[in-house]
Amino acid sequence: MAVAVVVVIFTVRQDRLNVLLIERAAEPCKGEWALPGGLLLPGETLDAAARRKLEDETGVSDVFLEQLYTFDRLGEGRAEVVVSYFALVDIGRTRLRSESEWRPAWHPVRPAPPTAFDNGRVIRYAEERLRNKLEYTNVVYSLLPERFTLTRMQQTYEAILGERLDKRNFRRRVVGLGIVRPTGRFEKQGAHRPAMLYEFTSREPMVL
Amino acid sequence: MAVAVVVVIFTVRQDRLNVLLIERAAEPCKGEWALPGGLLLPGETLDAAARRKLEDETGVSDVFLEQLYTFDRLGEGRAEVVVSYFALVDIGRTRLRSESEWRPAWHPVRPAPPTAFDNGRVIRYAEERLRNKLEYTNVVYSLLPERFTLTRMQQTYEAILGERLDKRNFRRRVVGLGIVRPTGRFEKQGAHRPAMLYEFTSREPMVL
DNA sequence: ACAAAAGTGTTGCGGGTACACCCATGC
DNA sequence: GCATGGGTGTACCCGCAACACTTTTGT
Repeated sequence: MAVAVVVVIFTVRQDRLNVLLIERAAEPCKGEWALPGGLLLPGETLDAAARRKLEDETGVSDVFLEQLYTFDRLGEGRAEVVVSYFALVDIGRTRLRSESEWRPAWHPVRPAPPTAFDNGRVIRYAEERLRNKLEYTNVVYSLLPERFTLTRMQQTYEAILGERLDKRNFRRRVVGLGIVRPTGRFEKQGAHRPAMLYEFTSREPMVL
Repeated sequence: MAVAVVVVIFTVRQDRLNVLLIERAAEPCKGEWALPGGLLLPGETLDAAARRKLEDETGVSDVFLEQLYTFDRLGEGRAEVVVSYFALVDIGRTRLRSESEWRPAWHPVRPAPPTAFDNGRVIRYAEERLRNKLEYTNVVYSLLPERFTLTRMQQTYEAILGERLDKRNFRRRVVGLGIVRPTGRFEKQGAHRPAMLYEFTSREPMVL
């Protein structure tokens, strides 16, 4: 009974939620897009295997990463049990190994890209969990740089939720409830008007 | 790499949240209390294995049962990966096989009973999930008989949440929002005053 | 008659949503 | 001077929490 992990790595790029897929270099399903994943190394824990996969593909490791669900009979894969994880990364910190043989690349989640095995199911599940977590945690910290404008933070929310939010209500929520605080510094480059930069009061996952 | 399932089976008994434990008949940890579980049968899915374990121990199968979390390195068990599930049963419908060699029995969750492997961790996690689910789903349907008094339903909530609730606010919530409806029948036996019997508008898991 | 549990309404507060205008800067 | 995006305050609504007394029945 073989156990594998797969990681759903999300980022927000150009106001769209994106997921990292690789092009399979080996059979089965050679040439098709799939989630990064694989079997555990000898003695490796599930969390460690997920972190390793994440770092292999993106170069980052200090981000939000959480176990999602355990599937069996996922497509025609070799593993009989697949433990899925999901991660959130700031695209500005990632360095994809695009020259590697499996060509990792970002794909917009909508419309859903064609994927091998039953990876679409895993992605949909992860997306739903992400939307829920947005509402009652600070996980979005993991999708943004250390300092950011509130507009950018709002765009991140809008990209994930798929709906527009009211600027003033959004500000009140996130600053009023102490999720982020102003740094006193301003964004200068190319902005029509300098915008206040904010930071999270905590860069650890927490429930609000 | 062996995969096992374990099932955290909860019920409410005498105003206390209880969990079903078995006494291990074989090494390792012979004689200690542990969650029911075991390896998958050949070709069996995870969900099917969990349902089978649940039915073996309690005799019921049409109840709330959901995957919880996947652990590795749980205690000194044989399996390297343990997929946990949790279930909610009405104690009135269960028939424990108490004469079997592993003597299944109900144990109050607080104070936490001593358990083999790291089963205490699994139970705590399941309890937390249950408390959360109570607030935004109708899962409690699975802990009650078909018809019940609102007082009994409220006691079930109080047993799980560990705090007392206001009678009038509770009624408004559950009847006002259409989670349960009055049947028109009354509880007659031994009651100080006949009480209206209610039923769930749906006996399927749903988010409110 | 008394103990035990069922049943029933109102008020206040807080969080969430809807909504429109002015200002500073870059071009 | 104009287009772009940043920043700000108020009013309403609804869900939630707090709160006390009367009624029926069994003993």
